[in-house]
Amino acid sequence: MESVTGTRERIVNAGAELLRRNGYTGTGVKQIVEAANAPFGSLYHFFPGGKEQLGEEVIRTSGMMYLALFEIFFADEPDLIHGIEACFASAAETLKATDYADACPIATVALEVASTNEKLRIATADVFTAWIETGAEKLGKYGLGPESARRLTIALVNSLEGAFVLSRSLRNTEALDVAGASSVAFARTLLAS
Amino acid sequence: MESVTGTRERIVNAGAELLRRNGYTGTGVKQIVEAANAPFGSLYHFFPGGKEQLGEEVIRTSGMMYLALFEIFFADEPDLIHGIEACFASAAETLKATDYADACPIATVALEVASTNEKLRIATADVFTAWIETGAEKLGKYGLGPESARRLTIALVNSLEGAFVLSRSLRNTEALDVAGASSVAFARTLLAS
DNA sequence: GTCTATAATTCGATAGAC
DNA sequence: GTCTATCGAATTATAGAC
Repeated sequence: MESVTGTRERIVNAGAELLRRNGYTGTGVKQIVEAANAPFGSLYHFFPGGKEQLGEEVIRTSGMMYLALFEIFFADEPDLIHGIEACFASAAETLKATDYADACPIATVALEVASTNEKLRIATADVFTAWIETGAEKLGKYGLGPESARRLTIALVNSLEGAFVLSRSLRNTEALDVAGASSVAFARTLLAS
Repeated sequence: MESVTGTRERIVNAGAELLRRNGYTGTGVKQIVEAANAPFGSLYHFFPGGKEQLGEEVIRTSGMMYLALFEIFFADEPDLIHGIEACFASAAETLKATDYADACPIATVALEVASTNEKLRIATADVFTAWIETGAEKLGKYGLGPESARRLTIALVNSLEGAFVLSRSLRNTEALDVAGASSVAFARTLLAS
């Protein structure tokens, strides 16, 4: 009932924002504690494993927060197509509102560590696995078989992640608009099969 | 007619491979010249602009090489659907053959620099623009209108880039398989409209 | 063009007083 | 738990001999 934001929490939050925008190797630990308004020593007090331990926690927590966002969109949505369209429209809005900075919280790090840091690679894999499994469970409510629901979920993540790459680079939301349309087309195909 | 690989070319090639796998901030210039078997001084002889200039050249050249790969798949392919399926199947094969290292040559860098380095961000944007415009021109031959051809091309890149993120992280090709299927579904939808 | 030495800075991480 | 000082190794980049 006190301390709205502890030092440890501020470090994780600042780390999440910096890793999302600048990547893992592109972000320094000193940069993180400064942004968190935390003393440097606190970083190694709360994270004895150093940058890697902080990185892993950032990946897992922000990955789960992003999943919660997805679940909200489909919580009370009776129509699958509307839910998909709302997801991509919301992603486009957020991206534009943050000057094309806030896309996927872990994609940049995921690509950076895929071939270089096995512990962090596994953290990103666990997040993506949770997205796919939880998403498939939710989308299974719309009259799709288990395998179709899983494949549709993967297709949604594919299109979203890829559109984030194009949209951030090109600084426009055309790719996200197309991603919504192509995802809807795949959903209709699966619903009709 | 001589010198199969000059020093400058070896530096660019080594830089391309390292940037693709480890990213821009994750790759050191010493690491590049060492991999290229080049003297350190040669780097700043051929690239007075240092790491950034080399990075820009790597982005542009490997981006164009990847585009050439795409063009080969559709050069003598009479069927659009077959061409799409071949693209994703080939990407999956390459990825698996390289232990999930060789995916998109510029995606990691594109995400890293999108919010941090405007010159390199523009280089990635130029590459993606070339992909979209050239792709749209090629796919326009299959009975699609200009706008549909452009949107299908963007959808293909979306799905491919996103599936690369998932496949490299999860170390399997399921996402690439789904990406092929969802892209085919979108192509059929556009062909039928 | 090649090569070496080194400058100048930043990196992640640690020690130890408080 | 906070804070500072600092270490050693890395980073990019430059100078200058050959």
